[in-house]
Amino acid sequence: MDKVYNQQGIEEKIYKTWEEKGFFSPEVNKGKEYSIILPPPNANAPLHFGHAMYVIEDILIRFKRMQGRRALWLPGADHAGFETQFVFEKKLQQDGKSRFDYDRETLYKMIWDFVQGNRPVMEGQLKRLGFSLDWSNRKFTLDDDIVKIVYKTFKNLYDDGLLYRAKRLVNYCTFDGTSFSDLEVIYEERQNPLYYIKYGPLVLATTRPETKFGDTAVAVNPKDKRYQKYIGKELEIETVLGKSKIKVVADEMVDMEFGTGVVKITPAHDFNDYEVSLRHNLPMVQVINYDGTMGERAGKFSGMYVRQARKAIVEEMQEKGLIDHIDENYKHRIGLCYKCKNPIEPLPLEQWFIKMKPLAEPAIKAVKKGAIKIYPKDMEKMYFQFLENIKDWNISRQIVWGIRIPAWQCKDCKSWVVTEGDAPEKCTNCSSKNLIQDEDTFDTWFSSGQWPYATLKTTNNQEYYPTTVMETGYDILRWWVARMVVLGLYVQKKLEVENESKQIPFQNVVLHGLVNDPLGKKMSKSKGNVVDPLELVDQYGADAVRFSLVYGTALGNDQSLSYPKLDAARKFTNKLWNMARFIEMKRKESKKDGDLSAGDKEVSEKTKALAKDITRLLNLYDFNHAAQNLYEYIWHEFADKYIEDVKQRINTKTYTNLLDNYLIFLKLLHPFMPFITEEIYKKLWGTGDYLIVSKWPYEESTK
RNA sequence: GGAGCUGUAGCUCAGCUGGUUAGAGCGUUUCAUUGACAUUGAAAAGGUCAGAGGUUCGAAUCCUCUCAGCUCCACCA
Repeated sequence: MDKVYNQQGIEEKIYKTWEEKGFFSPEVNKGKEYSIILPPPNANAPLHFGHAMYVIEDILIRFKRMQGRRALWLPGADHAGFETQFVFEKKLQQDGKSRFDYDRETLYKMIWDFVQGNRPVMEGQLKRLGFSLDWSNRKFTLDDDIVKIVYKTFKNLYDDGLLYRAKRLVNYCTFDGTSFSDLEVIYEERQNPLYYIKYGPLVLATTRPETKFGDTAVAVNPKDKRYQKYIGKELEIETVLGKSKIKVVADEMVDMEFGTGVVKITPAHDFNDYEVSLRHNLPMVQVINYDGTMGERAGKFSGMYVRQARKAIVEEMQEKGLIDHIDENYKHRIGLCYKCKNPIEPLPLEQWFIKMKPLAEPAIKAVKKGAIKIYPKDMEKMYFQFLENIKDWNISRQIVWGIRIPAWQCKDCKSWVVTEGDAPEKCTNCSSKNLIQDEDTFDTWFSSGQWPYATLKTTNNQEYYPTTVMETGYDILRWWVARMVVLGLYVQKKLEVENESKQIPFQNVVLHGLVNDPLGKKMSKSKGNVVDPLELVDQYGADAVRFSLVYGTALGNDQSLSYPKLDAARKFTNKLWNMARFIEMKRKESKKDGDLSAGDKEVSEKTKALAKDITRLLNLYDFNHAAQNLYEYIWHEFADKYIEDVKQRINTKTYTNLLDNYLIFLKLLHPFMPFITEEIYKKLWGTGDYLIVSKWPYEESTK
């Protein structure tokens, strides 16, 4: 054996061998099914550090594979709708182009090619990390057969009355030109002037004077003594566009303490106002266009962007004495686009919505009853909080990169025809052939929310459903995990699956924490503190990177990238290597006769106990302790004590004992550090067998 | 406004259902070393377990409050 273990080149060679031998196929075993579906990374970019945490899944798969289970780990990629289009548009921008320079088909094709170029990069990274994924079963969210299933679900929801199209206020980004779900809006505190403007005899406070052209009422609190006499009356008011009339309504929503206790109601541009308008039957008047400019109703201000218009209107109002005063120190939180950070404009738009309440209930129950278990258990709260307060889900996106919604509107009678993907020949209502397909695509989570059954079905692996473990970062518990449960339960029930244990998409949810930069700050491209996982793999070896990620971090807790920990892990590989070298060196002496002593028997007992312990911990998803106990035992028990002890008394029996024990923990360590353990196994035993498919050294009592 | 998380050695963190001298890695100090391994070995220093109170025979671990940092949810013009 070489004096030092140099992982460069070796790791990739070993991976290739494993792959060629077909060891990643679940069929290497005959045992009971065990399955994990890899959360499909976005196909638009190389992996980021969080993806390296999927090492947890590889540990589980390798562990179960060694236990003889038919362990399927299915890889895939997500088209990541808006995310990808956003990245691509950034690229276009750099070339001085925009998405509007291309027609739908061309743009789609361009993004498709872009994604296809990225995909092998991403997959190569997963391989470098040693992930034993079954590449023969890889899927993409835009594969035809997956899309077909997504269509079918959409159609089913529609037929079941769980899907509706409505013109409602949606979160709209006028910069990206699409609407979003509630999850995609972030809030930030901003200091903006609060204008106290005169409405006839009343004064009201607003941060958005430019929306006044869309006011259809003024509201006060029904209990407010100051304004009783105005309730129900119509006021004549002076505006920058001349005289106007406005109704006064009473609504509980109004806070008497805020401002003057009077609120203007702009149903088309404010979520609360929209709610008020429903209660009072107020009309909705849109004054802001989808491109962020003021509409015709704004008179001479039309065509201006919202911010310009606000400034111009305020100036004019001041000239006309329509502003009482301005509070310049007002702080409030405003909704921003999570991607471009520009203000979200609430706008009325016709969209497809899923009624979530009836769908969320079974999903809540599944976890409450324990059919689905969440690790760590505390995270259940986040899951319940989301589903218990859920609102209807807007699944339409005004982008081209995604699955186009299979809905056609009749131009004659305006009714909608929903299909499983094929264009309908005629309108089901009036038989007109004048049909036009919805331009929108699905929210990417609508398709990824169907990932478990869609992938297993299309790869003909249904016997693996429900999957054993869904492992992912806790940050997408709501976005993805909850929606997979919701849609999974719905679809299985639709297929009339009776057995409740077969309706759930997965049995266990395992959630890992985020990996932050060495200073504990979130890694992000804009901060420029992202670390490429492959850089570290090159530097420390995949084994060390893997080990450092699970060692010293409790499941679900965030961690900071730690170079000392990486160093420690690499030193550990070195230790293992040298232990192997020692054993190889002592082979000559192993021909001597002799007996075992108490120390030999003791170490065997301890190794056995370790095997049992590691098995137990892995079944509990306690990777941290499994890693720690292995490290402790191998280094500070076995190497420091036993090897020192046995050094002087090598004989046939003690040598065998040494070798046997070493092999046991080499196997136990294999899921964590697959490469070096495989390499040592080859060097020391050289049987032509492979550790990856060797038998796990502890037999669990069968339940 | 609601909910949650974190606060343990200089640094990064473990500490499972409360139980003998509170642990690891890195760092620091001392010693060893041509012998599997200096990517080493032996040893040492270093903690009022954020603070206060309570439950208990016994609490870092359970309860209450305070302080500090962070996150999520709802979004009041």
